[in-house]
Amino acid sequence: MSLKVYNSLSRQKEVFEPITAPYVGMYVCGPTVSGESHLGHARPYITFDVLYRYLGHLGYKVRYVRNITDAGHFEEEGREAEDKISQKAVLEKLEPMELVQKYTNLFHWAMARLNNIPPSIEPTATGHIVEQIEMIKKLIADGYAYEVNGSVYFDVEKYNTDFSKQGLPYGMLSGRVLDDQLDTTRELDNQEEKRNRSDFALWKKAPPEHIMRWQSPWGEGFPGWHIECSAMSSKYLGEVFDIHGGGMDLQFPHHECEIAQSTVCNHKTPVKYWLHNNMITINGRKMGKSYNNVIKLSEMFDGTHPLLEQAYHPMTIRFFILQSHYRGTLDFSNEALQASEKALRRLWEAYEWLMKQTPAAKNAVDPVLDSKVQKLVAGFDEFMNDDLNTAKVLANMFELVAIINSVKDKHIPANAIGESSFLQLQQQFKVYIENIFGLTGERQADDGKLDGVLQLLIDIRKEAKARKDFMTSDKIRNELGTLGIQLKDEKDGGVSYSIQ
RNA sequence: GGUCAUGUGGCCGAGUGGUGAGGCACAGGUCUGCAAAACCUUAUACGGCGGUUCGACCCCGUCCAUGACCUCCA
Repeated sequence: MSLKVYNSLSRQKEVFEPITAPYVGMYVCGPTVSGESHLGHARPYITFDVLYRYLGHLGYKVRYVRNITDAGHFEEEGREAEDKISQKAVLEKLEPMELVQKYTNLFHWAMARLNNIPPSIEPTATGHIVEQIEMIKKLIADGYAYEVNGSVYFDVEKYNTDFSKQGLPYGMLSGRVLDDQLDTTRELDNQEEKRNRSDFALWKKAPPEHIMRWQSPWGEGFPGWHIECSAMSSKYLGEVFDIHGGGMDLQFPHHECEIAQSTVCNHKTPVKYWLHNNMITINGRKMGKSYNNVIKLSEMFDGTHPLLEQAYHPMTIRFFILQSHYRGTLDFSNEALQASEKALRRLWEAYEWLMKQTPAAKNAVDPVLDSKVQKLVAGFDEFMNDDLNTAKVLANMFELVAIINSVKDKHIPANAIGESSFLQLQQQFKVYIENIFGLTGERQADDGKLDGVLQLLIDIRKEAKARKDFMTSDKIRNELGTLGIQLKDEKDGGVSYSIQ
């Protein structure tokens, strides 16, 4: 049984075979740190974090590279010759790098709360100006780029003509035909600098007011939109690497341009498997700056957004995303998030209980149930291998949760399940929930004082109940409930609690 | 306009040519001093219309609807 992933390039699921096993190179388009990350951004980083974890689980040695785009790009080509970052910097009276630092820090904070493992290398665009210039020089030398007035453009027409012969036409990833594109590109200012409308900027001359600028063979300027990813991915992962991930909205033109640049420089297509996650929608519409419908991650975490009925724990968001397949759209709503919150709690509580148990019998008393458990557990790997179907893995987990809770409540005798199945269940739950899905307990670890206080209240309530003083016992239960602490009377007479 | 997706029950969301994944909500039940939690059970479904097939939610055609990309965008 081997891992299969959907390759956007071939438009089908393919068996994943690293170029140089056991090493795997994975590049994921990172954030542009000119603003705060929103819910939509969480999806690729969680999706590819799970892939990263899973590849590690399978024994691969993965180098995970995710860039930080801190050299600004145009708001809109030609319309306003100002860098996103510099423009906002003026508004906020900040140094560009101060702004970049601020949003980079915020990004890292959000990633940590979502329990995403930091990438192996997190290169910045500003830290790789030299590499980008070198790459542009090579593109010019090879005849696929040209300079006009201090700016450099990529000659898409020539590229397409030459490389189509090798079966590498421009548009191969997104399924576009260049000839169809020409008519549909909008009329823009500054177009006269380009030979063709589909050409894209590699280097842009910096107008006087532009704060971020670097020396180059073509004068002072800053890198174009797509070159950083090509320069940095080839630097750290080689000319051809295994996986390139990112959001579907980057497929065209960003990833298409990356392919073109790298193909010219290295004479081969740079990526073996292109993986794209779909969008998070809100009322059926993509969450994005242009639609003015974004909910920032910090707002999600503390509930401060008009659309939010409450705060959502980062783990709820992670779980919410894992409940769908990464290639489908996922629609946000309070109802959906609240469902995820409850589901995650149920899963986690069953998991915590499970991990405290030991096998009750060497051989299963109920072979039918025992084999059902085995089958459900075996499904974890099977579904993950099928293009990371985390939704199906979770479905199996919930079927197991029902069994686990039944054992807990003694509806099912503990010895129904044999030792090997039981240990397998425990191990795989742990591996999947914690190591692969990266879920953590919602309850923040404290120094035990809160637990001590609660145990005291639980004892007092127990005593009250024993003497049928339900006024007192209910008061404790209800007041704690108001505080968001729920007491649960267990079948065995014990009492547990969960904190909302 | 071009290209490509999607349309599943109250909500979110998997999936397969042959008695309805899963989660949340809802209803009934068990348990409980009463609740909650947990467990059990039931219910509601595959955009419309054709076609292929013994049989289609799953294949084909068509229509409708929605969305994404074509411009910075996860």
